[in-house]
Amino acid sequence: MNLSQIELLRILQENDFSLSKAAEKMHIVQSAVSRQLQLFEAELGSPVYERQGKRLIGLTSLGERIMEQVATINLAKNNIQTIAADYIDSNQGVLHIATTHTQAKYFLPKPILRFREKYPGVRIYMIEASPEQLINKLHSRNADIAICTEKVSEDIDLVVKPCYEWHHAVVVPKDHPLSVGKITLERLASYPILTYSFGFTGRSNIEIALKNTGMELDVILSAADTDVIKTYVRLGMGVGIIAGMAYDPLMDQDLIARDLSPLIPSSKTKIAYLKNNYLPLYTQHFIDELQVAATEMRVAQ
Amino acid sequence: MNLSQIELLRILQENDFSLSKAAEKMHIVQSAVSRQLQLFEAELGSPVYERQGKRLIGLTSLGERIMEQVATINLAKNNIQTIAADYIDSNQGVLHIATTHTQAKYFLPKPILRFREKYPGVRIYMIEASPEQLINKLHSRNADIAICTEKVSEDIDLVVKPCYEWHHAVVVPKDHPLSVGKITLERLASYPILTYSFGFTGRSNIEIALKNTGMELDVILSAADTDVIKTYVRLGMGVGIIAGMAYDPLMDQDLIARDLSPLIPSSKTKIAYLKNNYLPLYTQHFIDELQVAATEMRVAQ
DNA sequence: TAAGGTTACGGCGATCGTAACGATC
DNA sequence: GATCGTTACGATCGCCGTAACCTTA
Repeated sequence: MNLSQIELLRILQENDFSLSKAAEKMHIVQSAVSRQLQLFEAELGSPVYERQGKRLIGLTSLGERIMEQVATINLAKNNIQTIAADYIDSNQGVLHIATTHTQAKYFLPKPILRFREKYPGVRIYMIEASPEQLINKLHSRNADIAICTEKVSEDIDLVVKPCYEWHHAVVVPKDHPLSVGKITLERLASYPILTYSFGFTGRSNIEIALKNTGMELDVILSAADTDVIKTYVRLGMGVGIIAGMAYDPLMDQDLIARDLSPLIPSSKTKIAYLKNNYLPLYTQHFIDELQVAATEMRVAQ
Repeated sequence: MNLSQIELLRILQENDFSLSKAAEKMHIVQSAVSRQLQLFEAELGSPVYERQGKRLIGLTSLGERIMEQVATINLAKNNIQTIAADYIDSNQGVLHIATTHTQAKYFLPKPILRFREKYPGVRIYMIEASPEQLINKLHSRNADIAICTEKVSEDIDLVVKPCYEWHHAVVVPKDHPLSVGKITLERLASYPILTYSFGFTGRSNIEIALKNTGMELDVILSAADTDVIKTYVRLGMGVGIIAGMAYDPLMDQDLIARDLSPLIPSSKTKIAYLKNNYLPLYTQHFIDELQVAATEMRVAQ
């Protein structure tokens, strides 16, 4: 048994059990991969993969049982490399941030700028995806940390830290009836609604607010992206329900935003990362920076 | 990086950082070990071991940080092998049971005999040691499971399962004054006492019973081993305080045992094993067998 | 000076790449 | 028949062992 065989199992897992794809990823020829797998299975004394003819179609029962150990080994191996690199120069490296559009545009700019000043040697990759995908990115180690509002708390393999709490707001053109007077769910429900897609940026809390009221929102447009919502609000398609911090007093002067805090439960944005994954010092500092920015935002309100 | 280098780090850890001893354990020559370590350190880019001249004297700060990952990898690697072996033939293997003398002699015989009938292909190794050493044996993987009363609950890397609860008893020769009448701590304290060593078989509970009473037991002989205690009780050296189940009605007819359950808090014997360690099916069945035997004992009382 | 560690070098074995073959959609 | 996997074979690279050398209790 050796580490490249263990690595191979991981890569096969992520590439539909295809030996040729795995070979490509490992920068060696198929035949080498084929042989390594045979050697590994021979050493264990039993096949790890279910086969249909010559093709691999899935894990055997044995394979399923060892994949957890395989993942553990790969993670620990990467941790060793990260720890060493971090030890040699904790100012150099890469940081993969997985997050949703709203966070990336309305919350992250300030902490990222500050982080960048402290760590000019760290290359930052922003990965935008749905909350569900974000968690997958963490597990597949395509992302180091995830910043988002939904889903993340359910996963026991993740460390989840609170970041900040926010409220939804309704945005309408300046002359819209909702720009004045008390806002109620009833009033809201009487207009066509534009808001986030299911599973995005606190959408679940909008559902919770409506539940047991007998009312339904007429959501005529769902988007993952606040800017798309604002665009169609500007075109007069309806009223937007967006995250409060996504209203920009300067850029959105043609729109009116009104707080929905009593009507819709507050949402909590969190920072998440893999429990057994070593984070370089700079990543830990980035998390600190996020929490500082969150505190500043709270104070500003 | 490869698995034998990771293995080497573990072996160095367990052999005073001696390259020559490590070479011996790995069945290769020193020079090979020396080179592998150099290659590993070169790959990481920084030394893992502190050196005094040429000799290794300890871990560097980097080394300390990676040893946890090293342990994780070694454990997971062994798990893969164990899982495979178990998958191929779950009736074959070895079982290292670490326990104290009292458990080995007075509790384990029945469950071990039964286990042996079901799994004639499993070789059993009994390792007798002090509770503190038992835990070390688990960590160093010299033992698969430990059965003992003391210490074990404090370690977060261990899974601890309850086994059975028992009481101390006082044993005296037939004609001894303590063989009749109500037994109190005061009466006990008036005789020279023979009992278990500190850290053994519920000794801590004897201490707890005495605490805050102002009394002290005159323990003239401590032993890890119930049989040693009985032997000196027979010679008239004093009264023995032993585990209740260590009195054998047949073999110990010349002695009188009297329950101390109200005077000394009950002791709990537990089964412990490493949290991240895969246990073969037969070991899981052995644990079941232990708990069955424990239940039977409770019923018999 | 004995024991432990490093360096140099030769040989062997492991693993890769090429290539031909076999199987499967 | 194009794609995927296996088998065979030659070449290379990595790793071990021997041995000489260096260093420290």
